[in-house]
Amino acid sequence: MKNLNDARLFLRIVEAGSLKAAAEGMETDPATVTRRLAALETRLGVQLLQRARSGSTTTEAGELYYEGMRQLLDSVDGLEEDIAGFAQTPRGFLRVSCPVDLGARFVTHWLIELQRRHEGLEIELLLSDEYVDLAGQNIDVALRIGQLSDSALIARRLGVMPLMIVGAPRYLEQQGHPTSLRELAECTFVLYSWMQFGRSVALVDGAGAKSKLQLKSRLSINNVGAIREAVLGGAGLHIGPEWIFAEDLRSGALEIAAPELRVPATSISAVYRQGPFVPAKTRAVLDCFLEKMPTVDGVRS
Amino acid sequence: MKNLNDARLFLRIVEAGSLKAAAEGMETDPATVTRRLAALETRLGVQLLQRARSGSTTTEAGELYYEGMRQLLDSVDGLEEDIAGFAQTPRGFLRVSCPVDLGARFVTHWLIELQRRHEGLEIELLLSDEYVDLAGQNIDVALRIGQLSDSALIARRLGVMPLMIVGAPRYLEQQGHPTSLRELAECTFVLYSWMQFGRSVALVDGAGAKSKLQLKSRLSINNVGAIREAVLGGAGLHIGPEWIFAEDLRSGALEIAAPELRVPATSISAVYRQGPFVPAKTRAVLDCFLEKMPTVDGVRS
DNA sequence: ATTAAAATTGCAGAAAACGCAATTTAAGAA
DNA sequence: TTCTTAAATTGCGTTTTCTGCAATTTTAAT
Repeated sequence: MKNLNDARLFLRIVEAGSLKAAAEGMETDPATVTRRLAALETRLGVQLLQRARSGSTTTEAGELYYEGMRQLLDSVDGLEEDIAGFAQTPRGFLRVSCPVDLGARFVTHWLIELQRRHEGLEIELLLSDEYVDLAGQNIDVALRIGQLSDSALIARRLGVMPLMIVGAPRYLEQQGHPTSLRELAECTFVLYSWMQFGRSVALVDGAGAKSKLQLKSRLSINNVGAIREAVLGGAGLHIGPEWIFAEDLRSGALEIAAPELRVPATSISAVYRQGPFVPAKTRAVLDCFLEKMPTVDGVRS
Repeated sequence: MKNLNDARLFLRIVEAGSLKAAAEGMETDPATVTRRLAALETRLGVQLLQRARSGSTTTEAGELYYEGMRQLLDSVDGLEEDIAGFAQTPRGFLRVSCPVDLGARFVTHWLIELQRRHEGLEIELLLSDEYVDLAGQNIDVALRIGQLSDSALIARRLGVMPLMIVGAPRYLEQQGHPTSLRELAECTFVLYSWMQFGRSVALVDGAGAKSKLQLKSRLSINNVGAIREAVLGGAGLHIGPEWIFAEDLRSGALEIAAPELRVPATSISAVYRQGPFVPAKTRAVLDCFLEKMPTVDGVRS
């Protein structure tokens, strides 16, 4: 059977100068050295080493074998170190998937920073609100919002995304500034089309009492900018993350509806495929996301 | 421990497309394939293969490892085939040692023919009448005349070299054309300085009776041309191989002394170092010598 | 001839690899 | 969803290989 370890042994013998020296150098028995060298010579059908009293010397074939193998095995070692480096240093291709608007607003900047930190890292960001199959599309890390479907993926919770109910002053006025659950249920909502919180939303009032709001809706859009336009235009209320409407709330273009009723924040997680080894690039992007993820009042969860 | 056979296995898995296919292709158990792949991945600390339902695919690290290893191991195989070829095809350097005059007269031509037959063979012919140490001077084959000193060398008898007693007509006349052992013992001999037949020579008469001739000598030379000059000049008799004096005998410049008394032919052998493997170049030169060696009356020994 | 260092070989114990069988996993179909 | 099926993994006993010690042989130098 082909055993390249014998070739390695041969190199050491040549460099050590004798079988015994090689045996000592690698802390083994001269017997082993003899036998494995003999095995190598038998396999090749050629004598490689001219045994002599003090210091064996290579035959012509042995010299060629030494020169060639020295170079090849050095290359092998180099390659393996390089490959093993994938466990140490983030590099190579990193494919990240992320919901469209979240990506456009935050993740792009995070990845630019990540890339700045790691020279050898190439990144591809795939923005999609569809369900993405990490294995199928060879994606390393995906950001997920809300409840995670139980899968074979490992999830790392990055933080929470506060949600709020907003509407245009015009619409709120028209609806009589709803404050109770019942009044809210009368309103029309513009929904983001990825229905991760379905058609009903759990609400919490100031006292901590929970209630369930059935959403009435006649319009759903899968783009945050368009939703904003719709809400600004008075098409209805919207439940969405704070960061989308922060500016409009400040300017008064939008208002918070029923401030006493709070929508529980949804969580943001990064998921990646499970496996015996986590590539350094994956670890790096997770750490970067965790670091960059905005916190709520300094608290992450 | 580093085992490059696992790398070979990995290549087969990639090429076969799945662990099971690889296992079948190399007639082993999928269990073995799994374990050795896992060992490789553990050693490198990196996942190489993305296991999937039908057909595993390489990870990024796996792809690089595959590409690199494929090339390196192909090179290794090429090198080993090349080295193993030393057992099959004569090539490389061949160092031959030979007595000076024998080499100048015959061996040179034989080696030219040998070189003509084998393209990749480089030859160095070392002419010397000194004792040569094959191992010490890295000589592959040496020609030896006469009795072989018992050594660690393997000898191949190539043939015999007929010897004869010759002298110049002038000298023979002066000595009264010696025919008997006693008369010969009165003569002076010019000796070749490599004394492989010592100072006494066994003679055989026409009836097969053996006798011993003690040589009287006042001149020894280690060059055949010079000896011939000396004998032609009447310095004495000489016991030497036929081929040196054939021309002179034909022309009458020299004559055979005591034709009834014959000197037994000496043998010519090729010797080479013993070892577990005989290189193809050594076999080739031995065969060539055996083929080219002149025979006596068509009989070799 | 003697000696001493290195290499080789015999033998028994140890370690590793293997193959079978059972279990787990994951993809596609009902 | 649940079932089915093929692949991959894991446990375990067996077999093979390999190692290390000790004895023997070899070879060059005294």
